This record gives sequence, C-alpha cells and structure tokens, in this order.
Amino acid sequence: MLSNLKEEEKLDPRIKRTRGLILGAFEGLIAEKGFESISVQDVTDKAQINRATFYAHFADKYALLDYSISQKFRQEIEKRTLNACHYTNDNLRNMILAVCDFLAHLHSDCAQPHQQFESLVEGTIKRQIFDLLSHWLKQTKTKISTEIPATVATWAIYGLASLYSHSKKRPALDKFVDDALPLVAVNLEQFT
Amino acid sequence: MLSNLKEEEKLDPRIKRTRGLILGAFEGLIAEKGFESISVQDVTDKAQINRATFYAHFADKYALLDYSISQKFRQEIEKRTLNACHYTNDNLRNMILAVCDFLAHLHSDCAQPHQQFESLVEGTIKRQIFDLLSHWLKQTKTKISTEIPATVATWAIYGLASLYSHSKKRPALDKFVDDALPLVAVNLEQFT
DNA sequence: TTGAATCTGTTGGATAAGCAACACTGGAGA
DNA sequence: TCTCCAGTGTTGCTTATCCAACAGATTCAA
Repeated sequence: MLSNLKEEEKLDPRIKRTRGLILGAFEGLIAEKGFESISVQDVTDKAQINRATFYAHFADKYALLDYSISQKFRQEIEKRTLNACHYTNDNLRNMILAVCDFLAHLHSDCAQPHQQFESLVEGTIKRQIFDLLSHWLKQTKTKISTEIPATVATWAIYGLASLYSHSKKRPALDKFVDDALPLVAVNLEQFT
Repeated sequence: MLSNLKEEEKLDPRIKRTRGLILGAFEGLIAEKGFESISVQDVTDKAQINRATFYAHFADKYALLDYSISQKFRQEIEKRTLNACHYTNDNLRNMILAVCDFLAHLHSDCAQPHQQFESLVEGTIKRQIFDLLSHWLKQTKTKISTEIPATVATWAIYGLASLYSHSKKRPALDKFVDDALPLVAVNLEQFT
C-alpha cells in the first residue's frame, strides 16, 4: 500500500527539491504565524521559488496543507511500520498511538490553530486512517463489507486522538490507549 | 570593490540554489575526505544535482576549489569591513589578521591537507590579497607603481599567515601580528 | 597485454523553473 | 461610493537543469 516510496524515489530531482523547499517553508510559516494568515506569496518568498512554480505543484494553499499533513502523517505511520500490515489488535493499538502522537505534536508545532485549520486537518487525517484501515480489513479476504466498520473505527480513533491532544493535562498515553482500545476493537473483531 | 554582492543578488534563483548546493556538498566532502580524493561525482551525488549541471558552473574540481576558497575568503574580508577602504596601518593589520584566521580555520576544517591542496589555496588567496592591496594603494592617486610593493606585501602576508597556521602551538594572534606588522608596513609607508 | 571498471568532459533533446504581464477578487480607507 | 492595495491564478516565452549516451583517460587485476 501507498508505495509512493518507490515513485517518489525516481521523481525528477528538480521536483523533489522544489517540493522540499515548499514544504520546509510552509512548515516554518505554520509555526510562526499559523495557517490562516499565510499567503502563497509568503511561502514562495521563503522557499525562494517562483510563484508560478508553486501553482505547478499545488492548486492553492489548502492543497499544500493537505499534502503536508498527509506526508507527515504517513511518516509517523511508516515509523511505526504499520504499512504493509494486516489487521491485528496490536496494529490497531499502534495506529491509535500514532494518531494521538501526531495531533499532539501538531498542536505544539503550529501557531494559533483556528477552526478552519483544525477541520482541514481532520479531513485529511481521517481520509488516511480510513484508507489504511480499509486496506487492512480487505486483506482478510472477507466477504463482509468493510465500509461501515472502517468508518466507525476511523471516526472513533480520530475522536479519541482529538480528545487526547486537547486535554489540558494530557494523561499518560499508554494508559489512555489501553482504556480506549477495546471500544474501537469491538467492531473489528470479526476481521481478526 | 568586488561589488559582486549586487550582481549575485539579482542572479537567477536556480543558479544561486545550484551553486549553494554544490558549495555545501564540496565543503562537507573536504572536511570528510580531503580535496584530492574528491571526484566530481561525489560532489554532484551529495549535492543532488546532475553531473552535467556541475560542468555548466565549473570547469572542474579545481575551479570549484578556487571559487569556494575565494568566496570564503571574501566573506572573511567583508566581515572585517576591509572592502571599500583605502590603505591605512589599521586596515593592513586587519588584513593580516583575516588571512591568519582564514588559514587557521581552513586547516582545522579540512581533512588531510596535502601539498597540492595547499598550493592551490595559496595561489587563490594570494591573488585575492594582491587585488585588494593594489586597490588600496591605487586609491592614493600616487604616480608610483603599485605592482612591486603590492607583490612584496602579498607574499610577506601569506608567508606570515602560513607560519602562524602551521605552528604547533599557535602564539597569541594579536601579539604575533604586532610583531609582524612593521616588517610589512615598512614598504608601504609611502602610500599613507 | 587485455579487459573490466570508474571517472571525465561533452552533447542534444526533454522538462521544470523562472519571469513579467495580465485580469480578477476582496478588503480597507478616504 | 470610489480608489487603492495586496493577493490570486493563469499564460507565453526564456533559461537552467536533467538525462542518457558518448568517446576518451586512468587504474587495477587477471
């Protein structure tokens, strides 16, 4: 799944370089002034690339946010070697950990996260979770439709991570996930 | 003098970027394995640019060394605001300090400096010193030829810096320059 | 000596990035 | 209201970079 690793490897070096510059500038700006107040010009100035070049890669700053978040989330996932896996309780647990970690870091790395920013992130991350879960469940070659269970689990996981990352005084992550895991797993047991 | 500042500013961003990548990779490699054993491929691999692109900027690795050394030396000079100056005892003193510092740092930053490397550096630096000195001396609108005094001073300065940077137990730089300065200045007094 | 391997410099054609200009939009003031 | 300003997307053309391929040069081992 998502073996854009290979595809990205053999991409034209100019493209990799430019995207890297854009992403780097974007992340820096997010930390400095928050997503809402960033303009495309800010990004291209900081990245030292031409504005037209930006539009050759991304439709607008929302597409860039989506790409950036997706990419960083995937890194988090790959770090925990959850790709190329099938569904197990352990993998599910790792995924919840990953989402919690990711959101928690996001909140400390980003200046003044507003509503718009948060809901854009939510959409992006949930899409990623859903795709990965669906992939896992389909590995079981079951004839049962995966759409509904995957949807429920996706929303539940994101909700848990959101709760965790917003809590004033974050509880110990391991304990938190221990408590939450069964409530998510119960709907997926049929795929084990 | 040397107001390639302005020229470099308005250079195509791709050119600035590429040169920066090449220089960064080169300096890293110099520190790792020394100049002699570096190949052009090493540089382009590390810089993540195409080998043909390298040759669009530099004739070979010797041209790159010359450019790199010149550039770093100029930075040292500009740091001490010696450009846009005329000849004074103080400026001469600062120049000697700059050359000593530069060579001393070079020796600590470069792996196994061999004879070839050292003599290439010597040629590059002496050219820079000579140009700057000549520029100073000509400011005096003197009718005296500057070539011979500038040459003598150039060689003397480089010799002093070389002695300083090679000494096992480097003496205090200020003291060293205090002792050496008069011997250089004596041939230039007619320009004050 | 031969051949394999590696690096060098160079080329022509493909592609990405740069640039200046344009029309358009959405505020912020006067 | 009007204008001004700053940002947005888009375009045609220029320029830099990429790539694969080439013919030498050098080295090293068989």
